[in-house]
This record gives sequence, C-alpha cells and structure tokens, in this order.
Amino acid sequence: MASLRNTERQTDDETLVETPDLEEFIGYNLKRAYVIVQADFRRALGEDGFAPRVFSALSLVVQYPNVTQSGLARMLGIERSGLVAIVDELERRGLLKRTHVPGDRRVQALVPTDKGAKAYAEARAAVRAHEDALFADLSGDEKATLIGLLAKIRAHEG
Amino acid sequence: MASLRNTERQTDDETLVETPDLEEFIGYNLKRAYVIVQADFRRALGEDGFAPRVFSALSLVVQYPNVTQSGLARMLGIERSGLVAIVDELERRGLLKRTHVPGDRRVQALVPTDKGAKAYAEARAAVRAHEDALFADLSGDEKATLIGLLAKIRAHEG
DNA sequence: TATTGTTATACTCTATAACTATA
DNA sequence: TATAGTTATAGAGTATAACAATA
Repeated sequence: MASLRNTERQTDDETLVETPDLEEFIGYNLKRAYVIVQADFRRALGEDGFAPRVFSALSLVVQYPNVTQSGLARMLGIERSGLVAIVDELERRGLLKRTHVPGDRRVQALVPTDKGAKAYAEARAAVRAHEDALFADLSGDEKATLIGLLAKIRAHEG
Repeated sequence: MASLRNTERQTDDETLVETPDLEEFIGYNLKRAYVIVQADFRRALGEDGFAPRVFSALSLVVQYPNVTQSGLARMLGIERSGLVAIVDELERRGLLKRTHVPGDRRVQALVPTDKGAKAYAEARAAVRAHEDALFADLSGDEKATLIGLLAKIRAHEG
C-alpha cells in the first residue's frame, strides 16, 4: 500500500475507510461542479436559448461593439476557426452584423443589432436568475470568495 | 440601456466603464478555470498518460475493487454506454480485468490488476504534483475553501 | 418486465492545417 | 511574409436508443 494521506486511515478491523482520492482533487471537483452549472444553464435558457459559449460571445459583442473576430476569439480563449459557427448563429438570428471597417478590409468588426442588445439583456437576466436559484445555498460572501478563487486559477490563462 | 449593476458605472465623459458581465458569472469562471486545470493535467500526465476521465475511473476501480460498470458510471455521473470505451482502454492497457461474479451473470465486476494499482499510485502522485504546482499561489486554507464551495454546488448532483 | 453490458449513432465543443484576400 | 476570416477535417466527450443475455 502506498503512503497514507490524511483522508485514509486504517481502522482496527483492517478495513481501509476512505474519502475517495478524487474528492481531494480540485480539478475533479471543478469538472463535476461545472457539469451541474452548465446543465442548469441550458435548462434555464430553454430549447431555443443560447448555449453558454454563444451567450458569452454575444455578451462581449454587446459590451465591446466593433470587436473583431480575432479579438473576440482571444477574449473567449478559443481559436478563430471555432468562433465562425458562433458568429454565424448570432448573425443568422439577427443579433449582430459583420461589418467591414475602413482601413483594413480583412477584418470583420462585429456590431450588435438593437434586437441583439435586447436579446442579450433578457438572456443576461435569465442567466442571473438561474445562478441566483442554483446558488441560493451560497451566501453573497461565499459567491464572491468562489469567484475570487477561480480568478486566481484563471490568472494562469494565456 | 438596461439597468445598471454594481459593475457598471457612468463616467463623466459618458463612457461606460465596465467589468464585463461575464466575469460576474460563476458558470463562466468555472468553465474558464476548468479549461486551464484540465489542460495542465494533460500536459503533466503526458502523451501516453491518462485522460482525466480515465484517471478518475481507474481511481475508483482501485479504491472500490469489484465495482460494477453500472456502479462506476453512476459514481462518475456518466452513462453506462460512455463507460465502455474507458474500461476497454484500461483493460487493453492491462490495468484492470472484467470478471464475472457468481450469482448474477449479467454483471462485470471490475478488478484492478497489480499493474493497475501501481500505475494508479504513480498517476495519483503525478496529479498531486500537477495540482500542487498549478495551485501554488493558493494557500492550504484557500484550497480547502474552494473544494468546500465546489462541494456545495455538487450537492445538486443527481 | 427490468437490468447489465454493449453497439450504433449523433451532436457539441474544440483544435490543427490549409486556403483566400488582404496587408 | 504576416494577419483576418474561413473551410475542411478530426478527435474528444457525451447522450439516446436499441439490442442480447440474464434476472
């Protein structure tokens, strides 16, 4: 038997009583928690609602109008190629427009439509309601602490 | 403009200075943090190392020998069908065996091999080293707090 | 009828590489 | 040469539905 850790202890009948190793790992807990949150996000936004990544993209386009696709991909931490389908969906739904900028005809600046800004405001309210309900058993302090600790992990981004 | 929240404020030159909405959402921060952790996990375990879900499955098989596939799937929170490829890989690598149990010939109890137990002990050490390094800027208290808060979210499992 | 393990299948998310049009 | 957007493609990871064997 390998080294004993604080979560394992020998009982007098030689049975090993354990908290499973996995529960010690931050990565495992992060994954399991995220599965719950994203499932509830999808349920809350409904069949025709935004997927998390589409909501995130729309959020940034509304808050940073004229962002380029490359810039948006960088902000989201995904590849440019992966962003195309997301922007396609938002454009197809009439929530943003690809526009050419004078001076560099390569770039496509993304501009939210009025419909897009309105849809985002509604979706944001729905997401806030979903998080308020799902995390009702966490205090405001706990939620702030959690976000702060996740931000410390996110400091390793890039 | 929709309602102002505490992260948005009007400045005297009419510019909206913001912490982007996304940063307020626990779900978004969870996702971004998990992406970092799982990427570092894979980097740390290397080309021929275990993927996170394979490591998790092996961990449970070692700690709960004779667990059935259905039981393991339930513990991992995935479907039985999704477990087949994971168990196939672990069996192919000689780390566990599917064994029939007397009394119910439907079930396949999963038993770690000696090689599997040893491989798990080594992988567990590698994962601990990866987390220790990646989370070196978090105190022990912070790590415990984080796991506790994630556990509160995980209380919504099932 | 219900359950275990399995297969077939599809869908989402993501990445890599290569292409085009510009710069 | 380098960059922005795009396309083609592939690989994880996961789910649903149906099947055979067994209970």
